[in-house]
Amino acid sequence: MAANEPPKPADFIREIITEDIETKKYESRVHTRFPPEPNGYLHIGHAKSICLNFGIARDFNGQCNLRFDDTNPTKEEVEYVESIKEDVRWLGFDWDDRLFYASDYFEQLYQYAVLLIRKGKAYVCDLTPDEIREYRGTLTEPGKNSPYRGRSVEENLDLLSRMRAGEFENGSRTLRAKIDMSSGNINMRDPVMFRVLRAEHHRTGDKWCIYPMYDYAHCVSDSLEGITHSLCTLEFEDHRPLYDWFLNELGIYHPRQIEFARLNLSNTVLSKRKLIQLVRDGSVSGWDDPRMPTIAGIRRRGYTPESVRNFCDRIGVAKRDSTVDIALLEYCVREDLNKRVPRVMAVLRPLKVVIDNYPEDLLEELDAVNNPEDPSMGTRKVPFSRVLYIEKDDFREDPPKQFFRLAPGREVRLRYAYYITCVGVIKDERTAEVTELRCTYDPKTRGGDSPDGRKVKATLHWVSAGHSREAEVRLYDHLILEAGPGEEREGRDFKDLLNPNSLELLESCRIEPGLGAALPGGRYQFERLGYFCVDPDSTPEKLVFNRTATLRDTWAKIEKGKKK
RNA sequence: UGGGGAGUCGUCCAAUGGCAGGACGGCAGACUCUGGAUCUGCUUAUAGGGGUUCGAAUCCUCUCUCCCCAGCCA
Repeated sequence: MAANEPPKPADFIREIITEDIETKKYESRVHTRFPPEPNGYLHIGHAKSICLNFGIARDFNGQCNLRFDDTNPTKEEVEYVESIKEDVRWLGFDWDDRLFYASDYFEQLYQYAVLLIRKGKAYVCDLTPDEIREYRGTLTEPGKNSPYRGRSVEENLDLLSRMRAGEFENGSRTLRAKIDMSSGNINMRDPVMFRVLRAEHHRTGDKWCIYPMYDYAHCVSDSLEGITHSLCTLEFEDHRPLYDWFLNELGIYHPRQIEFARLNLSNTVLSKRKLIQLVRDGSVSGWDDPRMPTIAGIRRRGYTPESVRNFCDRIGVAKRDSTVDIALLEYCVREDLNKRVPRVMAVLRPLKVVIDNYPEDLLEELDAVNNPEDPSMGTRKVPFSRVLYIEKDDFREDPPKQFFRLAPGREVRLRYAYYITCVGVIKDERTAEVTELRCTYDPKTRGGDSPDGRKVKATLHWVSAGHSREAEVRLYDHLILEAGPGEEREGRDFKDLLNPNSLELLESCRIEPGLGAALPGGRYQFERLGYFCVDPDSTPEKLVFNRTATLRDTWAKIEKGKKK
């Protein structure tokens, strides 16, 4: 598409923006912002918002700011600020020099508050938090006016400056907008603008004793930055009248707030409260545990930024509550990795195989294709010898009907190597566990093709016992067992739904020798198993891999279906 | 029961008065030196009732269901 061609609207927000451009609203500018509160790590739900905001700026030749909504120092930390910046960058977006903080605007917010007091539109209220709640009324009953609502402009001004100066205790006084205590919209019942809060702010230190509330700070921040379209999630729909009220009363530049549905993902929790709980109680190893739906977790899990962006494009943007099947996310990462990562052979649960008729001291280097999807990735040599490992799952002494793999008397192909036939099974005398297989190979099938054209029904991956290296592999599964978003039914905590088998540790896996040089972050397909990446815990002495995603597994599906 | 929203395949998103379509999932098949990938086919939806119209997912109307709001959180 040509750069100047207007993009076709792909969702209702882009439709609105397209129309605003046509009608020359905001001088046809497009300026969005991504406004996280630095009180936790970003997750896949934020990725949706990031892709939306930065994506719209890109599509319409506009700009997108990164703005930290840091108005509550009791919950916010620099650690979160840094992680958020890293995650947005990793996703592939750039805010150039437009990094802002709501705390940049504290002084301006204060001055605007003074203006509202002068207009008789704000007042200092001495009600306690409990009293404010009582006066607010309920969903069905109107509230009543605060007894302090009628204070003079002078008294309000004096009190506000003394709030700022730190003369009053936390929670003792607030500055409130004077709107309508009987409004059906509870947000309009004289909402708090500033609260007394003596807390160390990660950027402004102890300079302020009062901090602005979201509703007041957000619209003014948007206005100050010249935002045109302020995109937020559905729960802020009720707040839009207040957003508009502040800006109208202040008489300043007025962006438009548009709400869209937040992302819900099956088998996942996406609430900051729950995620922080998992981190704090040790249910996961940290914010970047590969099972976490955080950007940091997804990254460590081996997802690519491209696959996450693609996912965000595919799920669309709309106003109805929805829960996306996590299978779509998994599809996106497989699709991407399939095309780009090298294949390699690794045996997760090794079963020893001795090729009886293969010479003791022979070592062959066989050619293996690095990526059948991309010939330009070339080939490599893998060593073959008399003693090998194959996957335990690839052998059944008593094979069920649809099991095509190795069994006594059966011939299969070892990928890129030879046809082998199982001629003996050695078991542990006490446990009856199969510990070793004796096989013969057909020398004429070198490379994996038989000159006589006979077929085998299975191709197995393998490694040479003497040449392979040991590795630790971490297998991950969904953190949450249930698909639905409303995990909390009567009397149940979401933690009851945690999958007890979300992590399986395999410490004695065998990988082909070429993988010895794998560096953290490196991604591979272990043939027939899935996509794996090297974990940061990995060292040259001890390689550690994370399973990013399994391959689609028809056999597993058949087996699972049978059990039912 | 106040205010604000939303109802389309199992799931997500389209269709903006004119043949309800795509993706994921599922099922079947083709192909395959990965039971992978790829390809093909199938599957299934307009919450309900009235109305307007030649024609309604779309407009009107009544009903039903679901979500959000009573923080000095965002």
